[in-house]
Amino acid sequence: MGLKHEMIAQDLAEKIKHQQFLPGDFLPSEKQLCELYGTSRETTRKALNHLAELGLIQKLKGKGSLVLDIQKYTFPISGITSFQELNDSLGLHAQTKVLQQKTGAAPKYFGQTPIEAKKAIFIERLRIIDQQPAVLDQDYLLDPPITVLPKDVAQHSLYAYLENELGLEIDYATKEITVEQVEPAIAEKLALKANEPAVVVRSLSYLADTTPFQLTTSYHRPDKFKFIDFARRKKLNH
Amino acid sequence: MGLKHEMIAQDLAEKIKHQQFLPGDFLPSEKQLCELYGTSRETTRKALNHLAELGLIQKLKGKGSLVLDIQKYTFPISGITSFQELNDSLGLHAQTKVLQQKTGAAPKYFGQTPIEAKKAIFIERLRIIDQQPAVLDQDYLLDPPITVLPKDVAQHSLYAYLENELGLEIDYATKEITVEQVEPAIAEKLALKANEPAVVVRSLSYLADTTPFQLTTSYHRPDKFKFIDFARRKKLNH
DNA sequence: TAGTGGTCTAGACCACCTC
DNA sequence: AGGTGGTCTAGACCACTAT
Repeated sequence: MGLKHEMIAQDLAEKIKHQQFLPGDFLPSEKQLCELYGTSRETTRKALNHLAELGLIQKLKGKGSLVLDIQKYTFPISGITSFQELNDSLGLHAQTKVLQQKTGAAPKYFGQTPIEAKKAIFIERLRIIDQQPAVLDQDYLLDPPITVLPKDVAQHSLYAYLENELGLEIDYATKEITVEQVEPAIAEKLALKANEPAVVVRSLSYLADTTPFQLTTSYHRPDKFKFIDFARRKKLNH
Repeated sequence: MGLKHEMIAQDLAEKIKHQQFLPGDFLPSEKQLCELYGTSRETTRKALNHLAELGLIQKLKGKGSLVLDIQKYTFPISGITSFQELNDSLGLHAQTKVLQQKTGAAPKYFGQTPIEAKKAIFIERLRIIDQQPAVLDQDYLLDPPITVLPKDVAQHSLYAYLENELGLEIDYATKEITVEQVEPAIAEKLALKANEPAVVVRSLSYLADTTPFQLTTSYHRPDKFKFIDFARRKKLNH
């Protein structure tokens, strides 16, 4: 299943990451890229628009596609990204300690959203960076659609297992970030000082068919927390 | 300048917001929408894809475009949105108190990014919600491209002025969220308790021609801070 | 089988930038 | 004037979902 516009986007992204196109350079023109890849203009443009959304390039009318300089900080952080992916791409050499994995009842609500699945697999994982606890992740993997989870998956990449082994199409998530006092058990696991709050990220993730499949609460040590985002202005006013 | 795909997107977004299409409904098929708006398929699809990016609909192969239920929480918050826009669309009836407005030197760096503009207009604004200080915004509006700022603009909507009066095209931003101890002067303005940290959002915003124009540091009271995001999974792996 | 969305094409016209 | 990206069209073929 090789979509042309995705292959072009990946190829150009590779070349940008590997410095074959430097920040400040212009990519070849759309016409040239069409000839290079043997594709029509709309297909080539779809690839370029994808790169623009990610913040890798900026398209300038009448001039060309300019390579931006922000990927090093921004690249994989916004959007839906797993801890493992982040760890890999930022070279954090972090460590994951699985504290619990068990099956049980699913939460009935996530904020105001009612959850239909009755069962769930609960995982609790502590992320350790530089010998210091940094993040405590509590995940409910909803059943359906996830019925079993091999023991070692939680230790490594959950998303790789869901996408590659189970063939699930992870598509979108709603996320909420707040700062809160947390219960003593959690504070202890994160080695928080007395009354020190944690950054709490709650997210509900969906498959392409709109089934919710994962409900996550991440507790971050405030001194280790950093959220980086690249955002384009989305106007939809009237 | 009425782009067809934008007009279709706005029209459909209106109808979703005004409950003419309910969550769980399918929009008319692409073919029907083409006939309805008198446009080609690709143009209609561009509008639908825009709505999908915003999280208003989810496209399902072989079925149709499903109206999602998340806009009420998520709608205008992620991306680049001004406080005034948020205030309006969430009905926060917040209050803005302009503490300072003066011209001076621009900061030389924003994180690792060097700033070329030498001059800047500095604005300090306190956002008050329910009689309580909630956010302290410090903005540097870079000169160039912004040379003057009428007195009352800071009190109302800066973005409306930049986009509508100056005709600037606000396009993208990099944003960084951390939790930090802040200097006493700032802690006092936010009425923070002793040693209570603030949520600090630093952002650098750019025009469509890649000129940086605004450098903002927002200090949030942690108990008032909430960041809501709708994110689609962006894969660009190899 | 009929309807749906997903991808792709080969053209057209326009607005913008540069020379 | 010539090159660039932005928009739009009218088709085509495919894969998926229903019945």
